[in-house]
Amino acid sequence: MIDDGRRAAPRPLTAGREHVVPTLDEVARLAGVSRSTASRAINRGPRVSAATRAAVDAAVTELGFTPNRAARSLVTRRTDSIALVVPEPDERVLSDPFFAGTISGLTAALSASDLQLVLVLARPTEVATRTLRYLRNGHVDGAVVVSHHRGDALAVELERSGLPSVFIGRPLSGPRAEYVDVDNVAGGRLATDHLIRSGRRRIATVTGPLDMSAGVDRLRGWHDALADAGLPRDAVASGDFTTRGGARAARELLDRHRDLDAVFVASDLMAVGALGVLADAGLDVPGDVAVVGYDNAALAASASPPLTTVASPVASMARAAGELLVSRLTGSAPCVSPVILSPDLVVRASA
Amino acid sequence: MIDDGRRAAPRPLTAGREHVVPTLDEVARLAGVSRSTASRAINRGPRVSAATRAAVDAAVTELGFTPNRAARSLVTRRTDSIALVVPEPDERVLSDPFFAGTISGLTAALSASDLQLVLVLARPTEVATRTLRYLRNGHVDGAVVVSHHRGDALAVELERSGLPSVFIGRPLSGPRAEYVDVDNVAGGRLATDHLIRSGRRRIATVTGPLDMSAGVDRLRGWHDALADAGLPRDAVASGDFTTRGGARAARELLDRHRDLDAVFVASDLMAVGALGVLADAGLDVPGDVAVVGYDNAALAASASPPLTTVASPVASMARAAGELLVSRLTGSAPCVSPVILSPDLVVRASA
DNA sequence: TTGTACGCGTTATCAG
DNA sequence: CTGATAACGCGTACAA
Repeated sequence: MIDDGRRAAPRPLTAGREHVVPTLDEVARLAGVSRSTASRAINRGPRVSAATRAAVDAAVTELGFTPNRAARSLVTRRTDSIALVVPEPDERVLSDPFFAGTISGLTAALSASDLQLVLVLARPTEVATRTLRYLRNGHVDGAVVVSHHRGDALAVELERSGLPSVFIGRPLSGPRAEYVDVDNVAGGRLATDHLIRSGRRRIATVTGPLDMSAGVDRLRGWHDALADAGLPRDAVASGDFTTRGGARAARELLDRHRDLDAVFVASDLMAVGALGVLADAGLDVPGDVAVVGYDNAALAASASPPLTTVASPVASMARAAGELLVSRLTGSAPCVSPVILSPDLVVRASA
Repeated sequence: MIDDGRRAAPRPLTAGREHVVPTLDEVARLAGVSRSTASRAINRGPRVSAATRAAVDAAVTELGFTPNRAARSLVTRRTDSIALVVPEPDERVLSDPFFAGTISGLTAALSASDLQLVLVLARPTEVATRTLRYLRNGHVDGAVVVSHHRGDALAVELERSGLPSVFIGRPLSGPRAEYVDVDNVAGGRLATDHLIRSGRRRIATVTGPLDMSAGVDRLRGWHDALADAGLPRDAVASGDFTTRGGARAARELLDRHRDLDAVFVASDLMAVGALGVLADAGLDVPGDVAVVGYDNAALAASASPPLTTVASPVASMARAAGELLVSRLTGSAPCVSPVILSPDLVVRASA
């Protein structure tokens, strides 16, 4: 999918295409002006009379003219498109509710400017080569990166390349990267404090992947809350944001800590896995063990029991990322990075 | 003034960008050949000696050269990118499990050829104007359209424009459009037959939107199965693929048909809504009323009770759509449309 | 305010 | 098999 500079022999792609796209020359001729004047009128250039502009506008709509992006890009050295980079093509990421919100928010931010969104799903093995080359070589004007892991070269390399880019979720590598994030430490605290306030004393956690900031930050929130309350913080099992991983971690916790009365699980998908394990073990939720998830995914509400969870303003985050990038691209507003938003607790039956 | 052949960019968008992207001329010079020869070598043209090709290859890798897409596009009149068109930007569609599978499958189909995927989310009001214009004016080489409704101008207009396009899900308008689909009639039948076989006799249905083929086809499958069994087919309520809509439809059914002992709900999201209503009405699932959903979404497994549902091979469908489009674009294999795949029943506790 | 002329990086045509 | 050279459609100094 990413251009590596090798292609098959040329092929007659436009065969059968009847509709001839109008060119700027035709617009100019119809409007009775020169091509450069038409260009200026269309691009809202400064020195053009109202009458001329009107004539050009009329010609544009009559012909249904749209500037040829390739030609424009060739001279402006811009592509008018940005990449949404997802360093893992697994269905897992795509079906994550997080992803939907991201696209939705990003689209919203982009709809004002007319930037196109190019989806770049990269297999981890290719990130270092194809993906980075693609991003560096002027195919896009900027990039938004989600789901970044510590090992990924992306943050560091993008920073070096100078390509305007914004991360969704603080990257653990690439110290000067711009990013927007939700305060995951606060989120972990929110969940854990809720458990403490409802009288739980033996509170475990299932973490996310610890090579992602979302993983370490939520863990830290849990840790800090327990430390402040003077409660034990040794019941930790690590997961990977999948249902199966959550189940495995929950089993591990049950084996090692018979007495636990609550679990903070760092994602709803994992929490659902944990609920299954608890049910199998004959434990009642929330009677015996309270459970709090994270993400406020659709399945949180329909889980049994319905899952108390932490909601992140995902779409707002993506929108902020998009706006940040656009502002960097147009050099307009001096948006500052990082942008940090706040999570919310959604209380349901499970805790 | 002396022209050194390389001028500063008009707008300083690339400011701070240290890495200058290499051009074909530089590759040619380094390889000691002319630009045309280098081009041929890179594009695997027919008349080029092995030695030359090797030299060019070496130069390419040394410089990290990638063809400038804009320049190439300008002359080939191709963009090497295709659009995934989603005529409703609602988070609803994006968070639908359907969408994740679509992207994933499409990416898989495209990864062989090096086509870029451009995401085009269109507000319904803009489809007729912005979106169509964008698609028609050569910004992309082809389009894959999902979630098409009867009223949308897309199918008809794309057909007229001659832009190679493939629909995922049979469009109700645009009779000659190419598409891939899952056999939704068979799916509706599968679900309903299962209910009949397990002894249910008063089987209602909650339909999807009836301006989409998925809606009407699943309804028809339900209808046909009941007709074959000589059972009544008057308990129909229409939904819109949302949880809330499913709940509303379920209430309507309960009001009108006190005696129903089963419901085929045309999507899992709606089925979850229906489950809530049934529980509120004090009805046991599957004791009093059996429920079958559709989609095999993640929340189907975690619903209570776990939802029996119909699984569509969504990713395979998207992959087929991608391959169909690619074959059209390259003029290679004579893939035939429509491609119709088969659904599967996933039996769980709810029926 | 408008028009002229040139260059952006690549592929395609046509001689050698 | 290779190398000049002419497009491709557009934006913009510069001259008028």
